[in-house]
Amino acid sequence: MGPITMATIIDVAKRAGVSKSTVSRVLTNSGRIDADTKKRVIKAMEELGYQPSRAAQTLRNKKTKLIAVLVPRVSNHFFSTLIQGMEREAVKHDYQIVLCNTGNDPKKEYNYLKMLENHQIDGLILTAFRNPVELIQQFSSFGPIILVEEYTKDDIFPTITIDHQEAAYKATEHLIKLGHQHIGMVNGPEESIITKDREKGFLKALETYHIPIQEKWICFESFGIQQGRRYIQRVLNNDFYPTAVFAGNDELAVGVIQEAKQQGLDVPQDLAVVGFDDQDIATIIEPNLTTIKQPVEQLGEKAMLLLIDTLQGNKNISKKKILETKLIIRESCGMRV
Amino acid sequence: MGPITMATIIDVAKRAGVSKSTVSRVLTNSGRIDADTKKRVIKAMEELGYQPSRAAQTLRNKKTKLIAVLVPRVSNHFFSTLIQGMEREAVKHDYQIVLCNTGNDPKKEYNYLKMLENHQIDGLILTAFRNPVELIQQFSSFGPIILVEEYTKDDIFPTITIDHQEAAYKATEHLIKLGHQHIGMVNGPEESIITKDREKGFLKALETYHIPIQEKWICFESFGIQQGRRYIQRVLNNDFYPTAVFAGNDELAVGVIQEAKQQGLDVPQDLAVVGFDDQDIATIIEPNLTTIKQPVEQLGEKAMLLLIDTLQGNKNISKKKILETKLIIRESCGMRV
DNA sequence: TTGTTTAAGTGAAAGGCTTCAAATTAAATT
DNA sequence: AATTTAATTTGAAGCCTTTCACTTAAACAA
Repeated sequence: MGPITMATIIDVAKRAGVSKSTVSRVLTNSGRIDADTKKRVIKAMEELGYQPSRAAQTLRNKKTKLIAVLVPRVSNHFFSTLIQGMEREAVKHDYQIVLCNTGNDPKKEYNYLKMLENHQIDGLILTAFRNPVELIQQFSSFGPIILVEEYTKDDIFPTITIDHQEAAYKATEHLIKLGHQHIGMVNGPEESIITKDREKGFLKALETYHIPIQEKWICFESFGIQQGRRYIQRVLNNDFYPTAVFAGNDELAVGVIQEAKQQGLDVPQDLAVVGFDDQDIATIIEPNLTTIKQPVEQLGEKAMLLLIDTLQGNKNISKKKILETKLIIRESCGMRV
Repeated sequence: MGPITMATIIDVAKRAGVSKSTVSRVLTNSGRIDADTKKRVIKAMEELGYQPSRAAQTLRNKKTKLIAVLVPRVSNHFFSTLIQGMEREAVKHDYQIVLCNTGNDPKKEYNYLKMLENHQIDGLILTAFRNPVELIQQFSSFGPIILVEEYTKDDIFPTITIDHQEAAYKATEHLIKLGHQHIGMVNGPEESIITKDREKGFLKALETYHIPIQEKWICFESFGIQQGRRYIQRVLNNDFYPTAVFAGNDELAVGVIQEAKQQGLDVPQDLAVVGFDDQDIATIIEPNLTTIKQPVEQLGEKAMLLLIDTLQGNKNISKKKILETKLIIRESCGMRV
């Protein structure tokens, strides 16, 4: 049975026999305070179970200790894992995460930019964006905006990402070194810079090894199992089709494998497949998926740390950080582990 | 180039030629206001791009429009889907979600209860709890606490859930009707009331159909693929083992299937498996998993709605809501769709 | 003693909103 | 025209912190 209403700073001040300014100063660790006084104040706080009112602090400081995280789809394994990493880091520094599922709706995104302006959140982490870069940039005067996985030309925002191009190159090269000459790519949505990067890496590998490029086999789709199925259906419809496919993420890859198998092809015998992300499903699909592993939780953690560092004015922080990826070889390309 | 600082209620009042109380009244839609005045005020708001300061409102109203959602593990597909449903409903009513990944740590849970007391959040949704019910209950005087999926004896908290027992009964009955007489169950963690329910349903089905119960085949594990594998390893170690397994969730089921196959058993020929949840992986594992489908997003939505209704004082709300589950028959039990 | 310096602590204002009692204005009634 | 009644509007208080400019007390020097 605690008191029905929370103790305020005044209660603490009275109990400790000091003014509320003094209490505030111990709270914020600012100014000189007599050691004894400090002890007394802290004791009073404990006895009252005092917790400063976040609401009042927010009004005064214009800081909420809230960080918004925007993802296109929470239930997507990649994003939920990212979020998990962010949350872990955030709580370490006494921040909370406000979650937004944008569904790629520019308006929802915009609302959160407005929240930044309105001091409802201290900072923003984007994993994709659907508003013009210039517009988003305008809001960064109200608080830090950080990009994860995605990034922009000229590195306008601080970013944590991977080298998409290099990763795609690795994946494609793997297929080539296994002897494939006919390689297709089913990529993610066209709007995004990272899918373009992955395409670049793919094309670069083909060029490097003098493999002819078949435009027909290169498609943009949104990330999803169904989209992977559709892709391979379409491609198999011609009598000339690839012996290997690089998929923009694991879900696309799973779709490709499932549909290929259904059409009577043997994976990897008739069709080799590489994915991207290394989600759970990579080890559930048969054959197990060879794929690019991204350090997803780490991406989240680093992004959050970067944001918080920025918020706290730490100056020794780099604007862009590239984390390492790794090709995980399993069975979907015809090599046994 | 907007003004560098946000317009306040006073700016609006000046521009509309009224007092700030009047502006406030149109903002909150309270009290009688002359239609013309209202129009003028609204116009002024628009012209200034006015947005009320959440911080000030919070301080004044002791309402943050923030709802905390606690889950053991965000990256788990079940929870992230749940969250997605919640978010959708929350934004409809102008609420935001604050996310907490508890990792089953009672202390993290406790911190959020404290936040409720401190008016940092308006309400709380729990999907599991690790503090004593009595303790949690004490905090409900500070704001609504809602349970999803989980629930408590005597329905202490408003709850959205499914009939776990009935669902487990359905699943088990399905196995029995296919002719199985030797049925095991790998269940979720023992602490939870819902795993006990599922066990009850399982046992009831066995009883009803006069199937002998083999204690050895009934185990509690935490939800995970590895745990499923371990279970079936252990069970297969004896020379007398089940021909069918009911798994507490799809991940356990996938583990069971993978390990069984690896040990040379044919699924469903030698071992039939039913899962629980109907996650993505259910249609990726081979054979595709027969499982109980929970309306996960809906659980999230309804829970959020219940919470918000409570917050807004709507009185015609039921304390407990049971959503329907469905047995999805695929191939892991030996029936072709 | 008087004056100066340093340390410790305080009062008041500001931050932006909502609400209540009181005041003002308009409309209705006698 | 005077009085009631009803419809609008307003000023001020309060929500809880933080911070800045000051005051008080103590220590030291001249």
